[in-house]
Amino acid sequence: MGEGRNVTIKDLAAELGLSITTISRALNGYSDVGEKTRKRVAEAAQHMGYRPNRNAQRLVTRRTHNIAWVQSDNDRKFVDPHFVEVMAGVLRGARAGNYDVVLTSDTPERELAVYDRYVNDNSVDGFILDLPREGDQRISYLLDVGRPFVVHGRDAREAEYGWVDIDNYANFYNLTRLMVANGHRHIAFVNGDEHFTYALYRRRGVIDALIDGGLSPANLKVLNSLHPMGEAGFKLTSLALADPRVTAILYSSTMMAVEGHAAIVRAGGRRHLAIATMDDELHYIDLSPFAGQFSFVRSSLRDAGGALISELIRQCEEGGPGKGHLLPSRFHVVAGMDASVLGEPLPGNRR
Amino acid sequence: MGEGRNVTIKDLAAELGLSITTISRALNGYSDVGEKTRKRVAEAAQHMGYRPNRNAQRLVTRRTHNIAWVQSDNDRKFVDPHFVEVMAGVLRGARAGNYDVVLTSDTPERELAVYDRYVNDNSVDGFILDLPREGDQRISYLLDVGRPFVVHGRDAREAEYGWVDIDNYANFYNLTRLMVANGHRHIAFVNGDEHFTYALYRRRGVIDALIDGGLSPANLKVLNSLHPMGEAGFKLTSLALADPRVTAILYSSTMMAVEGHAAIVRAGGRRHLAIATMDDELHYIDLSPFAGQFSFVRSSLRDAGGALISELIRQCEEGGPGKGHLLPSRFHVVAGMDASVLGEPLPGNRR
DNA sequence: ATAGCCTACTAAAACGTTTTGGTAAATCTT
DNA sequence: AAGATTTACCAAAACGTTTTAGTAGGCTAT
Repeated sequence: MGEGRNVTIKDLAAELGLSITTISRALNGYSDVGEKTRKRVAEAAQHMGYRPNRNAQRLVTRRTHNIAWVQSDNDRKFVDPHFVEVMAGVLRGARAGNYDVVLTSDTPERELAVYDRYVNDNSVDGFILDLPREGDQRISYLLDVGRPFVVHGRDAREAEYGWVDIDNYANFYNLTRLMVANGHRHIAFVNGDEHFTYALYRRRGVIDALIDGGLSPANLKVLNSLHPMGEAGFKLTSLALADPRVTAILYSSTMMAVEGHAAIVRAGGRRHLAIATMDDELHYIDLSPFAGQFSFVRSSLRDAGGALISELIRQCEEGGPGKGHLLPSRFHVVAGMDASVLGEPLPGNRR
Repeated sequence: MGEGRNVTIKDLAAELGLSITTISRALNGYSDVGEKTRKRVAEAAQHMGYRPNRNAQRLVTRRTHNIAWVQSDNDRKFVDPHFVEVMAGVLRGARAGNYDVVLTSDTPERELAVYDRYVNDNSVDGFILDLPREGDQRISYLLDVGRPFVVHGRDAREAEYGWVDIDNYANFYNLTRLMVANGHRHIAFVNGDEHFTYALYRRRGVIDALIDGGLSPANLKVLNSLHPMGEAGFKLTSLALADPRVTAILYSSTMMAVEGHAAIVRAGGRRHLAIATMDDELHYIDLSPFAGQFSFVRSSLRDAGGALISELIRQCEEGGPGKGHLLPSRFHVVAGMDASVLGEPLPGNRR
């Protein structure tokens, strides 16, 4: 039962007949320690099982090597596979950079208080936020207190902080142009909750593509699901199919598309439907059964997680302002569609 | 830009003309502080925005109010909705008990080293483990170093540590007896990875029920999926259906059952199939479309998460040995089956 | 030979708490 | 009114590091 006191720097100093200063500096690679001494210290530390007390280090250095991820716990949002996928990437990067991730949830009303607590009690160096809204209060707060943070997604203030995002606007613009160019006149769009910027920007992309393609927004039927899970994909697709003119459905999430496909199969009525979706590479959703049936834009949420933690660690260690990182998306077009429209220049990063 | 030094206990002492001892003791509710003084201190702390430096507290008290959850990151395991569901319960309980959860992942080979690091650098008070194997090394290690921990699940050493579990053996014993009593002779069992005790115990329950029901283990076809996600439910069900004698399928996971149902529908061939499954109440899986079609045993993973963190906090604060907590499961039988067999006494907690 | 400069070390302060071992004054006993 | 007890406070040590501001002693350049 490892009950004995931990080995400290003092024990090492006593053992080797050196000062604790020298031990500390030897361990931390300072140049004013002799080569033989450094070796002796390293060896003694090794075989006496010395491990620095992180809390003592944190107290004096004011760096914790912890980052916080606060999830708002409104019963539905937390259990979102997209979140887990990003988290997996974050954790891997955190481990590589010798950081730990402190995960918390609280009710939406108390969420800001949690940030405030972490900011003031010195338990973390920085924050990761996801699913921003336009003018998101968490962003306002963290900009205000001037702590390192990085957002998965962005809002209109994107120049002021670090973020990682894909080009939601352009991706959905292109998917939609593709559909229009292939003759589809009535399109349904199963989107996420447009209170979140990612869904809002996607919708704008879709609308602009319709207009640029000579159609009117009235040709679009938008169906929003407030949560990416559950029966929504099935129900919203059934709703979309209720309009007999609809020949193309655009999905904001793979899960929705997969569930929607079940609705299409079950509806039976065989009109030619074009289906396109965002594919976030959820690790456990296998799209192979739909190979050749969907067009999609693919982007790895796990990579996004890695980019998030890298940017945050960079801010923590180098200081300086946050940077934005636009992650690439790969376009996959089903054989039956004409992709030549995609040769057009992207409409840039309009939102 | 909140760059100014944080308010410390010293600032409060100076402001109020008291010693830091008194401030500390006032804030921590000691009885040797006058009532008026306590009020003054509380008010000053409030409006000067005092927040204790957690790292200073941690250094001196040797309690961190952090608990660690180490996930082995083998690309597939992490992204498991079951995990997220449990985590949601844990986080809620942690917040309520004023604890933070440190989440880490590392490769299976380096997993033990991560525990060792946390044990030795004083960054956490205890650990949560999940998906134990028989003789699990993480359990051996933590028993050895004598740190608080709690396991979601258990192995043969269950008397020696704290855990939270359901009665996997009895639940699957009962589901199977129900099927046998309703005349099913050839049963397929889509189980998880039997390297994990939960799946192992479930299988034992199934086998014993077959024998007690007068059948032979040869009447059972076990199909294992090493991961609860992906296409496995579909494929394994198709495999089960390949044997024309099979009239009942038992699933170890809701997701498998739902995917399997798709396979059954697609196979078309209408033999009468009895389906029973474990339902872990995954928040985003809606079983209502299958109402009346499945029998199931229901148990809340989120509640399990709550029980895990409660038991762990209890260990950390009260000390003393870990306790086991057997969570209830609710049995739901489909109308078309005869449930009278369930009147029999449970076979207890054999494994 | 001596001023200056490296090299290799160190004592002490600091980080912000909690805890130990007090004490002086007020109140209670008798 | 003197001793005992209680109340309300405090100085200093401790937790385990890092950092600051040094200092001896050997070497180099003149």
